[in-house]
Amino acid sequence: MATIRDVSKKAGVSVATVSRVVNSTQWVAPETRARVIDAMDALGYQPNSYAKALATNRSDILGMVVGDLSGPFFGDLMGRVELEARQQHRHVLITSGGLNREEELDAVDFLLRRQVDALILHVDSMTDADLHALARRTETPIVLINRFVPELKDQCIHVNNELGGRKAVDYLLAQGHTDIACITGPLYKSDSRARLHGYRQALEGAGLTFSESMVVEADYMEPGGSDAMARLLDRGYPITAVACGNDLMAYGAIRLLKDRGFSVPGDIAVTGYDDIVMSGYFEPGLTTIHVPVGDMGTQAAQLAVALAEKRVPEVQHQFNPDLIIRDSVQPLDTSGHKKKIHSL
Amino acid sequence: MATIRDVSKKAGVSVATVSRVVNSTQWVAPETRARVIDAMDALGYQPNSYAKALATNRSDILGMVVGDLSGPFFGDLMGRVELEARQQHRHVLITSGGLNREEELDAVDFLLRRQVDALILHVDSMTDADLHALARRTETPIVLINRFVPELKDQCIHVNNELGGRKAVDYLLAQGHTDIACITGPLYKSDSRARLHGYRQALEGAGLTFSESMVVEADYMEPGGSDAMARLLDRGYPITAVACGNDLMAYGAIRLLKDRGFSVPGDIAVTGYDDIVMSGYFEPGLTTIHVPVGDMGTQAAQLAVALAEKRVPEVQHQFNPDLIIRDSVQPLDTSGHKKKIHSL
DNA sequence: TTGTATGCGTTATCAG
DNA sequence: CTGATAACGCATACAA
Repeated sequence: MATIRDVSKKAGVSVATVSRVVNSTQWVAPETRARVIDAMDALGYQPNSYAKALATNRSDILGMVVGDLSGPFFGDLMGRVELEARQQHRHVLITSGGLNREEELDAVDFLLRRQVDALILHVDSMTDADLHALARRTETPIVLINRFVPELKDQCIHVNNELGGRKAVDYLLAQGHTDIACITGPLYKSDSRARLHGYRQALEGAGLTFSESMVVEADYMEPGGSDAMARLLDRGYPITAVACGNDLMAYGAIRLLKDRGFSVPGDIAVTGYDDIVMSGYFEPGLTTIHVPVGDMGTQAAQLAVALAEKRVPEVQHQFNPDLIIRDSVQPLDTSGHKKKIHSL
Repeated sequence: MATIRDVSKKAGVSVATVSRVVNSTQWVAPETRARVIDAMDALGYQPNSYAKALATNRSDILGMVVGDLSGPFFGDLMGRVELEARQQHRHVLITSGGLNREEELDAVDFLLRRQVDALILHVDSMTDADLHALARRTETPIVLINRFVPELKDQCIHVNNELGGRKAVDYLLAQGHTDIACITGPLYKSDSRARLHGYRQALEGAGLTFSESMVVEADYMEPGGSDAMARLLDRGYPITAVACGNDLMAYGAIRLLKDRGFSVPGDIAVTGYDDIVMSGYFEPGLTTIHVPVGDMGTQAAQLAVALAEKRVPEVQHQFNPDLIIRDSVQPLDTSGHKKKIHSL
């Protein structure tokens, strides 16, 4: 490996001059510059990234931790983060946090020890307090994806979950449904609460009363969605539609509904949330809320490098989700021959 | 940030001693060792990774390039690569290659300039010659996933695609089908050719004759699968089953079949290849060939660090795919009232 | 068992 | 516009 010194000798200049032409950080006379460039590609010179990092105290590496790499939409997220990073001549070091708080904390430490220039976090289990503590413990800039922590609001790239919840239920209402149940994610998570709140707002906005008996809490997983749906049915209240906190739970709910002999959307309409790829292939095509994860990834990467360079960032912090209409919702059939679901 | 020098002063020893206890590379007297450790966590000492990398000429970073981060099964792959890397105290720097050769080459260069300890490549478009040239151009160890290049065979983690193709068709044969068509991926790719070869072997193994007129080449994409299916039908030969080169093309084929009024698997059986997550949700559930991408990721990571440490690696190079039976194949109905498909 | 001194390849500060 | 040289923080050969 040729070093900067080799180049300087070959070009008959000092290492400082070589450094200057490499980084174009100062003016260099055209002819010496040319000599240096010739020497560089004669030797196939590549600057040593370790030495550079040591001298400048920055590595051009962004650290990223995500809850679960093999999950359904992290691909989109990371793909876009990486793309943006590359365009800004940065690299991304990836770590999967696993599911629990300890693993997420470990992942963060792992990256911090590595002295990344900035941290992009997509974490579920770390608490707001953890995040807050982390932010004041380290100098490293931190960007939070899909999360809103008030004290760190300038570092958050998040989505309006309340609006998303509302959009789904508004659509159900527009189709004539009024007996609308809700399957939420774990309510200790703020996004679950926000989506539920959107559900309630939509209901009340339509002059209906919100009732605890129509909502059940689950775990964002498919079997959990089935269980929740079963509990809902067993309560015996009439239901013509169910708004689910994410797509996976919607799959579970639909599966159980089919098992019990209901048709979806014929007897009961179901909506999801997230619009993961599978939802377009699911039968029936799932009507759901699309979250622009890709765009959020791009913004997160931009914010991260801006922060790393101590620039004032110009980024979009909040994104709006969109309703994706497919086949799992039908206008309410008011002709009267509707199956009375609580009689099963 | 406390440096090794700060620690040495506080503990009243030399920097060399501190280095020795940090890396446990030599014996240190228990009491001095204790003093050093106390000093370390009194100061919250963290070794500087850049300096360490510069001095040792290794970064403990594995570089990885994948064709498309947001694709369906890269999540599983990367998740496992990252997990294994972390367990071996390595990090992974990820780059997505995009779809064409130039981007893949760029991605590799990007990582090479970074001086990663090893490279894990999951690339489609780079040619065998590119890979071969790359291997002799750089000192950096290279591991190839899902690819077999004879000259680099000890660095390949691949799957037996011929066997996979054979398993799918053997199953179709066992269900009584004999008029079996095949939709392949681009035949310039060796895995497409291998799967096709498996198809042919199975046919001939059953005493049937292979015919060009029953195979059509497509592009591994869903619309391509539809087009290919249409071409196949338009040729007018009788067909009761179709073996597709991947799941996406199977989706496309099934969609077209449904559009033309056929039932799957009632009229025509379809198999896929890859077993991406969606296939379990697809309607009908897709019978397909499962490729153990996760396990391959683990092996690739192990191989990469072994190579980086100049150890003789003990890894499994070839993996066998498995048949996953779901609902898109039915035993051939020989009762005679079968729809004559070429009459449409 | 421990300490000293040098090198790793750059950047950046100061002179010239 | 260019050159000399001191950091940067750690590992390691060589001494003690």
